[in-house]
Amino acid sequence: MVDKKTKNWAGCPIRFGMSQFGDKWSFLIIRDLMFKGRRYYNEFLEAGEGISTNILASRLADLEHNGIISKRQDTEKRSKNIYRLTEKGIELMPMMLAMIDWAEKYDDQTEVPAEFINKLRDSPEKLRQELLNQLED
Amino acid sequence: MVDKKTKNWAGCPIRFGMSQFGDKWSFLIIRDLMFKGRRYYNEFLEAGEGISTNILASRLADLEHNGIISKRQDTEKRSKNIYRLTEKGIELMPMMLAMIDWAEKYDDQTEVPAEFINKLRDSPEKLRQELLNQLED
DNA sequence: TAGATAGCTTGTTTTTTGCAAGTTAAATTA
DNA sequence: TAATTTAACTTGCAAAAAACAAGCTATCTA
Repeated sequence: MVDKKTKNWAGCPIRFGMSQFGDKWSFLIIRDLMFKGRRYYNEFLEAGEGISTNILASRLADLEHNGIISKRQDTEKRSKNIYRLTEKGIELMPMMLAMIDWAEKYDDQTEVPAEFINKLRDSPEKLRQELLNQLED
Repeated sequence: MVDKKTKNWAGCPIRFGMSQFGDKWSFLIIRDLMFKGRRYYNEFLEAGEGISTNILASRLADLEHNGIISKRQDTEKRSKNIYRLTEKGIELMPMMLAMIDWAEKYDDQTEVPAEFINKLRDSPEKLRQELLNQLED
């Protein structure tokens, strides 16, 4: 949870962002949804980052409450819930891509594929469109 | 502190970002340095966000350790330390601007001046250059 | 119909944060 | 030059949050 008690986190855009998705687990969940095609509770859990079940549940609830992700029962298997980015969540993509661009420069262990980073720098609009297509139902 | 024990936060760019500057106080310090012209411990403290002295000291040390900010004794008043963004820190600007752009859309209490947001959307390169000039010594 | 799967919830321990007070070095004032 | 103030922390302690382990409930599968 990102801090509900502190007064007035709105106003300043950075403060507002922090109150909406500003902790490491939320970022990783958004990453999973945006770039990794993960959509189920179990997929987030097993992503190998080591998030606890209670924290995952809490972050999913927060992100849903903030309108960044949506939760729906899977129509085929009704014991599963599908999480996806809302429009509001999808619009975080430029920020996420800027972070990826930065990290690729400074993390000498980066695993970002060269193809991805080249596309990001040479034709970002094309990359964005491809990623958006993958997010469609 | 963003989590030192967990193994291998490098590799994934989002995870790497989180390990380098991924908590709300770090974001706010970077905001202060990047956009608000704040450079002294006391200015961060009195920014009105309510950060504790020990947390501020800890975050400044972390950011310095990660090469995102630098710390120097003020030459005029040697009891003061000047903090500034390094090149690595300055290069977080696209990410920060993307976050501002997003927050302006979704925070109905946004305080981002219309002039700023218009420039960000119409001539981002010009805005970036102006902001960079302000960061120069 | 007896597991197994999926998505949580509930304790309990450990870690981090927030708050108040104290410390140290440099600068200013008396 | 002694006394006070400023600036930047550090320390100790209580409170909050996170991590860990276990348990629970509703599907679904064999």
